[in-house]
Amino acid sequence: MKAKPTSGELMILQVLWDRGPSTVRQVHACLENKTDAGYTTTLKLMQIMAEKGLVRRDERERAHVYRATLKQVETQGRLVDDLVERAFGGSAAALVMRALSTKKASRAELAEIRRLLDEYEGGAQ
Amino acid sequence: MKAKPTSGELMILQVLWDRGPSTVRQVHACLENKTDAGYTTTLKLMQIMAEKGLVRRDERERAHVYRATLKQVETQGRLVDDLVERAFGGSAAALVMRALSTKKASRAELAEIRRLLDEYEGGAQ
DNA sequence: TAGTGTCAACGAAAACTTTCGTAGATCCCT
DNA sequence: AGGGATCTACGAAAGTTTTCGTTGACACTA
Repeated sequence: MKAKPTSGELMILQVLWDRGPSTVRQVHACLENKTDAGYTTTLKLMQIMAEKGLVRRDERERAHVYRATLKQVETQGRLVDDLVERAFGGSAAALVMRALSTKKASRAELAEIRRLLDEYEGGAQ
Repeated sequence: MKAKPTSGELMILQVLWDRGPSTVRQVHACLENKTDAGYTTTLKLMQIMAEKGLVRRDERERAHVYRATLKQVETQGRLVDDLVERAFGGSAAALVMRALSTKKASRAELAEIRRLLDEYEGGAQ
């Protein structure tokens, strides 16, 4: 299954992950401050996403209810894998180092990252 | 300036970063095992990249010599920033954690990541 | 019941990406 | 000089993504 949402699709998925199952109207309302695309644009995009399998929809009500097929974590994982392949020669560590050196993380986040490192220290070569 | 190369453009940039300034012929030769696109496809792509400013070219020789406008590190940084924004709600740490939990890094890489963490520990909140 | 608003569906257009055939210029070899 | 190889330029086509106008169905309400 297609696992790499486009930019527009990802915006919609974010809303579905945040709010849970939603109608087109609801999704579009959430996006209104981020984009000036019209209602039918959002609708069409969501219809295409349903065809692709990125979302599923419940058609029992007149206003169909959409929900994301994959969890946010899974989609994020695939996007990261894709970027690692395309831009970091397959090295996830290279991406991590780039991300760390570019942006700042909070102390709590740094601690969480350390914890993860500890966890994986044993298994790595 | 446009800073987000497409998939095809990124393949070409990889070659330019690896080899340094190169002709279309050289780039295409390097890509032959990764894609079955013809020579003119690579040429056209590189011409478009020149229009966009992703590469610059030296036209003094008959075979124009192309070089990447941005360093690999800069482009990687922008791609990471973009993904962080689009898929991780702006949290680079979230991306790092996702990357670490998905893929395995070597012991040396983990050590390098720890070193970076130490470095940033002081500055973070 | 007539009018108003909301909805999905459809199709088309615009923008962008990827592909390649063809043409014309230049170079090298004989 | 002639012939073959190589190069850029040009334009067209196909695929994908994003956009939105219009239509017809349905629902609510005055």
